[in-house]
Parts: sequence; structure tokens; C-alpha cells
Amino acid sequence: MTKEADAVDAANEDRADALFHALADRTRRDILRRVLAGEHSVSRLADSYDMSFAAVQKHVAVLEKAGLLTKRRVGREALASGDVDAVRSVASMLDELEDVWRGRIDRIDALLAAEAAQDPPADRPQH
Amino acid sequence: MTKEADAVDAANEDRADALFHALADRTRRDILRRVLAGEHSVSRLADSYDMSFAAVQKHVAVLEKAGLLTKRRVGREALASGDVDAVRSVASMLDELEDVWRGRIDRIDALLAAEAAQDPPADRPQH
DNA sequence: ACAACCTACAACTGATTGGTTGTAGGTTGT
DNA sequence: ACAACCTACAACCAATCAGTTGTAGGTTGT
Repeated sequence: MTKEADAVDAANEDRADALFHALADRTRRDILRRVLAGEHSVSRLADSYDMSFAAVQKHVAVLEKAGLLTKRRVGREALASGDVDAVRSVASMLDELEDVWRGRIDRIDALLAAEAAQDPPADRPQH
Repeated sequence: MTKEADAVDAANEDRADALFHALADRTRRDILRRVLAGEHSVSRLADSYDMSFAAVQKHVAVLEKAGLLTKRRVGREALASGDVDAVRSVASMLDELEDVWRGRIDRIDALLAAEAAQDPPADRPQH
């Protein structure tokens, strides 16, 4: 049971690594913006940047492996379009972080409530 | 005017690079979780991981430079705590991406509405 | 058939990253 | 005073990354 859970966690962390890494480059973020707005072929995308076609193709591949983008083959061109669900999944990871923070506040509130309601303030516990 | 705007944009992109890069490592995400939940000294954090103190210290420095964490000196130890506003700022970047995607939908809706309401469908414009 | 085009991938290079060890300085408690 | 502790930072190493060029294969239009 815990073995499987660990495996799932590791896979999630791998996914998070890939997602954040993919987003940690301004060219890739820009590509993502474009393909979220609509389908674009890789060469059309490449026209927009001051780098080689192969470089842009690699960026697209990074986004694709992270699941932020999917490609659809149509004739000789590969049309890329952004996956908004993947973007949302990143947002939910951040929400979880925010929940952790909120937990800190709740813990402090509980502490203060307990202190105020019960005893006259003694030594506060080491956390 | 546009020169200043470009400078601001470049700075924002730099910040985004730093933020996403900082989040693109599972050790750093774990550290961030801990310091969002409450203050921890660097050596206390280092105890939790199977790597050298210096390595953990570097991870903390990456998070700090990205603005996800602040350190406060107290005697001989440096207490780190997470900055939830920075986390929220990342979330809002993702929201902007989602807005771009929503724009695509709106554009398609408008197109369909115009098509249906007015003329019998002619050639659709090239975007 | 053939030229132009689009994509995929391999091989290479310089820069960055994530880790290590070692050194040094400030703080604390006895 | 001094040992134990906490932090900071430099130097180094292997691995990964972002870019390049080059090669090869499938698609399209004439």
C-alpha cells in the first residue's frame, strides 16, 4: 500500500519537475501562450523567434513531454495546441502550497485560542 | 514609453524564470512546503534531506533569490519562512495563461455567432 | 519527376545546474 | 577561554541544458 503510494508520489513529483521546468524558460512560455490561443505549426512558431528551427522544435518537445501541449499531424505539418488542463494542474499544485501556508495560520489561531480561553499564559510549547 | 515597458517586461520575465526554475526541483518544493508551514533554520531543514548542508543551503538560496522565501537572522541561526504572496504571483501568471486560452474560445464563439447570424457561411478569414 | 517545404533526430559546444569538500567567521553555553 | 554549533562561500566535478549545424524522410504543388 505505502509502496504503491510512494510510486505515485514519485511519479507526481516527476511530473511537477517536468511542468515547472518547461515553464522556466521565456521562449517556452511564449510558445505556450501562442498555442493556447490557437493551433500553430512548428515552423510557423519558429518564424517568431530569433533562433534556429531545431531550437524551437526542441522547446516544443519539452512542452509536449510535460503535457502542456499536444501535436496533431496534418499532412506535412505538425499542429501544436496548448492543453489548458495541464496549466490548471500546475495552478492546483500552487493552491496546495497555499493550503499548507493557511495551515500555519490555522495552527497559530488554534494556539492563541487555546491560550486565551484556558490557562493564564504559561510557557508556550516549542512550536 | 515602449522602451520602459520593454524593460519592465524583461524584468517580469526574469522573475518568472527565477520563480519557475526554483519550483522545478522536488527538494526545493519540499523545502518551500516546510517553510510555508512555519519558520525553520537552515540546519534544521538540512537534517531532513540526504545531502550535505551546503547543498540544502544552496537550495534555500535559490528559493530566496526567487523571492519565495525570506531569511531572518536570529543569533547564530537563519530562520527561513515562505512567502505566500510569491506563490500567489506564480498562480496569477498561470491565470493569465488560462485567460489567453479563454480568449481562443471567445474568438471561436464570436466567429460562429457571426457566421450563424449573418451571411450563409463564406470563406473563413485566415485566423 | 522534382523542387520546395515541414518535421525529426543525431552530434557537437558552451553555459548552467546540483551536488561535493574544504575553509573561515560569528554565536552559544560551559 | 574554548568547544560545539550555525552559516556563508569558494572551488571543483559530473550531468543536464539551450543552442548550433547537418542529415534524412515524408508531403505538397507544379
